Amino acid sequence: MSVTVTLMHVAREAGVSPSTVSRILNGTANVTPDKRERVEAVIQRLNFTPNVQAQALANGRSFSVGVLTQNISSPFYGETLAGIERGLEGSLYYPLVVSGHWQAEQEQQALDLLMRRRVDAMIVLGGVIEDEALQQVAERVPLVAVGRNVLGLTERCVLIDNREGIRQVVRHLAELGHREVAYISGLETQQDAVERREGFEEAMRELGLPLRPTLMRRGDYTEASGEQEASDLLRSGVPFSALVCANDQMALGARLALYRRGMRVPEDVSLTGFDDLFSSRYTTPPLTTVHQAVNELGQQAAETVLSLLAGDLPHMTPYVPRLIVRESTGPVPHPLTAGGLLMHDSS
Amino acid sequence: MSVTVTLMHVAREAGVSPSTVSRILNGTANVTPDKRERVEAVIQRLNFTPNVQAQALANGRSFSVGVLTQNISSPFYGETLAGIERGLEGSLYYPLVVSGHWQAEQEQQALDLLMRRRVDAMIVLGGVIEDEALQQVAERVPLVAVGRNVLGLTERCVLIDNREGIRQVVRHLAELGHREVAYISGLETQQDAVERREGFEEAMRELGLPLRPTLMRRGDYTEASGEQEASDLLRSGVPFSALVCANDQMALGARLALYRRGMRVPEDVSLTGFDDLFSSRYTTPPLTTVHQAVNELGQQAAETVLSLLAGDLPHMTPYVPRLIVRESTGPVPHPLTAGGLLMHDSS
DNA sequence: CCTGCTCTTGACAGCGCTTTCAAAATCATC
DNA sequence: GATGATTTTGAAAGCGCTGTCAAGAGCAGG
Repeated sequence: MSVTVTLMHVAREAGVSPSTVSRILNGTANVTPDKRERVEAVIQRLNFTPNVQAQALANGRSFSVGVLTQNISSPFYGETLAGIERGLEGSLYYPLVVSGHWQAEQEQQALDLLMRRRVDAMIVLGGVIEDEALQQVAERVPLVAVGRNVLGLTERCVLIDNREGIRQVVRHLAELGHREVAYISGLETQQDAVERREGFEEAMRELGLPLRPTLMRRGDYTEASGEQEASDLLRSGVPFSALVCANDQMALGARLALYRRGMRVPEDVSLTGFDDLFSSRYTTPPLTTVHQAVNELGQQAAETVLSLLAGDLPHMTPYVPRLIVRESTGPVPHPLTAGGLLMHDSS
Repeated sequence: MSVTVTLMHVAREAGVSPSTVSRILNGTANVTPDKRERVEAVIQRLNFTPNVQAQALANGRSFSVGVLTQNISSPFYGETLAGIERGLEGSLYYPLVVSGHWQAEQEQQALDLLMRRRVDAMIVLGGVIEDEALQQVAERVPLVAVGRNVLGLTERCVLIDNREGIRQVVRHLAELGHREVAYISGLETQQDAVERREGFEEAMRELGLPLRPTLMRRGDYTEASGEQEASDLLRSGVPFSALVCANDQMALGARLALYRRGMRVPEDVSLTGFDDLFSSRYTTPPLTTVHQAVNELGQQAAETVLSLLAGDLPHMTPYVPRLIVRESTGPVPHPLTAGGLLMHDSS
């Protein structure tokens, strides 16, 4: 394609030295107004844009921050990325994002890729890669982790109190009179999935509700697994009046399973999620869930990284999730007759 | 942070010249096995990773392709991005993505940003920026547009036959006996929104169905607008038995409006979308929609870009969307009594 | 008009890598 | 073992920019 115009061309054309052009570009030093105008005119005319690679090489900073995400198309990570994008806006920094797909090997490759590109900082969203690999990265550039605790870097982790979030859900259900509540867990290779499940168990115990192994299911955070587990649950015939899902996506899947069995939400069973994805406002009925402000978390991470880059030592305020009661939860259907709340035919 | 190790360090440590190390890194030329081993050992030991910026500068290619998207957190663009990511996988290229948020100015800034980073190619997803700006970019690097036609670059556009997609929807509804069908259009500053609406109008005429202005609504592709327009529609009292939405997100919003009014889908009204977002499989009931293979479109765009970069002139197969019938559409409720299908109280 | 000061400017080295060119080493052949 | 062909190797230039340094220009004061 056409020849790219360099700072050199601009300098020649304007009759000044490259240094002068550089100075004008970066505002590094004073330049007499007439030269400045001359140069700026030439820049306009030639449509010159500085080569970021060369700038990076020359001054040792790439003005980019690496983002290791897991699945760019998941609504959860999508919103976080949008938050990061927003947090970086206005700064000179630009996010480079790579997906790890929850696979340690791919995550490692992603980190390598980003280090090769000499990102000035790194933001890590979840992931299953060992802490050690992240510590290694953190030795070279400032690192902030979101939704995951990294040993030795705890003060650089934007954490969510998953236990507290689930506890609020259980408390809400208990207040509505639910006792038999089922749970679909997330992929337990992920820290947060474990925390949420444990939080659920703790809360149930605290509130004196029965914790039945047959009502504890294990999904993988996807809609499909939510549907699968919910439908297994239904088929098992064990009665329950509320179903707590470890995230909104699984709740969505579970909702479909309930629909297929003709169960109404919340009249027959109450359903809850976790994350408060944007679209959870629009499910039928709108989903009761735990708000995570995913977007803000991303933004906070970006801002933290920026101040880290500016040399500050920012302090992270831990994020407290909050229950959003919508319309997928309601009072227990039948006034607690001994022996079972819901009877499912075995068809 | 710690000093970064350069190719120079490796060379010195291994007792060879920088050229040799470079040759080993890139497989550019033969190197005697013992030297190769020596160097590779040092690379391992020093944990050396080549600086991509420097490489880019030296050989004039950055091995990155720019992606101008609109809203990174929208499920639609998220899936497209995942497709692009996948299409680029295995190649040496890496996507740099920036969001334009459907604002010409921001899109221009995004393009500038990417050109500064000297991307080797560009993928444009939709957008409202003038064709001229894209033509200008296309003069410098190979460019592929998805879901948008760019004057003078049509052969580089991955297009979707929006008219045909909507026509299939209308035909499907007609076969089910629907006559009074309402339509919620997308943001008509976007090409595809116009095409879909026109396609709807054409199809209705072709099939001899009445085209009532009062049943034509104008949304903006968001869930909120879908809810708003559907609820206005309902409140207006004009009877209709089917509601066609220009995309899935608005259908989701409309679904909620129907739910609020106690209207069942599809028993009382049939509902359709467009895009076949992943989550549309999980709405209640699962949504009848037009499949766009957003993911594959992204992948195809990426592959096209790669062959363009390899110097080929790939030929683009235009994409034909296809109707996916799920459970949100059904036969007309009442057997067509004169004067109105549905009566809405004015409350 | 000269001295001493400050402000503006250009030459040049260098960022980390690739690649060309020619020298050095290796190999095959007579 | 000498010759030429071939392969391996290192020196050096250059990619496009920044930043240092010292020279040049501009100015105030004497």
